[in-house]
Amino acid sequence: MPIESLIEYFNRHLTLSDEEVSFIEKVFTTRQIKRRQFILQEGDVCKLNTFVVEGCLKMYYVDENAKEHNLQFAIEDWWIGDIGSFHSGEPSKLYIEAIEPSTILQIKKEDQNRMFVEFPKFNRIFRVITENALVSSQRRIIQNSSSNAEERYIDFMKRYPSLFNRISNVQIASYLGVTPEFLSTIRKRMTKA
Amino acid sequence: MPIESLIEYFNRHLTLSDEEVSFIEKVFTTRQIKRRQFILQEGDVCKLNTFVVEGCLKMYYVDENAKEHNLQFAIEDWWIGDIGSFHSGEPSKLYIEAIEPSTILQIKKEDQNRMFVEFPKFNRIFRVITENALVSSQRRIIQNSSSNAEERYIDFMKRYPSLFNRISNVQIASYLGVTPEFLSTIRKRMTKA
DNA sequence: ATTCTTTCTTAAGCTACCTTATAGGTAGAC
DNA sequence: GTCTACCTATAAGGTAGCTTAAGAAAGAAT
Repeated sequence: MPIESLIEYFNRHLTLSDEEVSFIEKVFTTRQIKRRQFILQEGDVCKLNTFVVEGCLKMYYVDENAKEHNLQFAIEDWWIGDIGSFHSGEPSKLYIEAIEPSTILQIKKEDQNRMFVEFPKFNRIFRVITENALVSSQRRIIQNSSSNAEERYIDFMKRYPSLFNRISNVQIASYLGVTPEFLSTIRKRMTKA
Repeated sequence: MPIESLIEYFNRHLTLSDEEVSFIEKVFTTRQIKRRQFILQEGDVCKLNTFVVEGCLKMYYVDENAKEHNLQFAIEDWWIGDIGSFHSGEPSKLYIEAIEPSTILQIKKEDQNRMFVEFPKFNRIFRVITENALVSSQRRIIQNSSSNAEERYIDFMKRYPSLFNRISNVQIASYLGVTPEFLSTIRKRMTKA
């Protein structure tokens, strides 16, 4: 059962009571997502928070020249969603799309709020998850401004080996902020050196 | 009294009991910081979370070429600190330095943890603060990869007018990820157009 | 007031990365 | 199993932003 992955995930952070387990089983919905299927599109309000049980998704921005800029990937045990839109209720500027057939669990905003009120310990977990995401995001800002594309590529490889072996170079290039062509020349240079 | 700024700040988010107010008065320490004084240096562990009552500070990374990259500014009612180091206990790679004479309030990690345990409602506030910081950080990643320097400069001006009128172009350039010289040529181009 | 420091500007030459185009290889979909 | 869409590679020419250097202007310190 997909929901068991989430229970295990929470149990790694804290101990859940039976009551909490049954609450979670009640409010999270399982969905099967096909490759290339969207779970969020620009203009939609993000009303669901998503936990990945199996598969891989990407969240990205499309600029005025129709170019995609990957903001985040999510594989097993990762959370994904446009938090800004989720909280403000404003339309999102982001897309979330499966790059592999995926199994996900989703919770509605109202249920998540109920969860925080009825079981306050979840505030702590989600505060920590958000803090970790913020740390990664800040590290990426620093790196984008202080490293060149090759250094960023090498760092991505080391930091996310499981992603690196799983997704295409086109996706990695979009995450690193370079064109796929340029990533290809970087890779060529690296094999020579 | 500086602490009153913080009480007011919290009261804007929720209602504090007398007990909570006296806890806050007990665990936060007021400090006066001079221009150019550091409250965190690379290699130190960040053991304090900081609230700015008055003044302006910057948090930045120094790369291997000794160049500074501003990650964040903080003026009145903003929080600043290296959350990564604060939570992991690992040495920070960042500096936090006052760019104006400042009055700050600081809380120790142990006291903040006690605060979360004894008064769970603070988990919620800090979760929301962190979520907002994450949203800004993500927006900045997207912008850095999809806008040029002039667009980023214009956006900074619009988004943070109070900062823009207060800090030097050198600091803004370091935040935008360009050299001060190049920011100067951008500004010149803008007056012509 | 004067010196010292920092900020802002200008300009010439340089580099990292982009654009466009072309082509072969690989994998999903029916 | 074949077809089609996507992915990767390569190369030539172009541009945004960097480096270095040097001077003017504006603050800060004595």
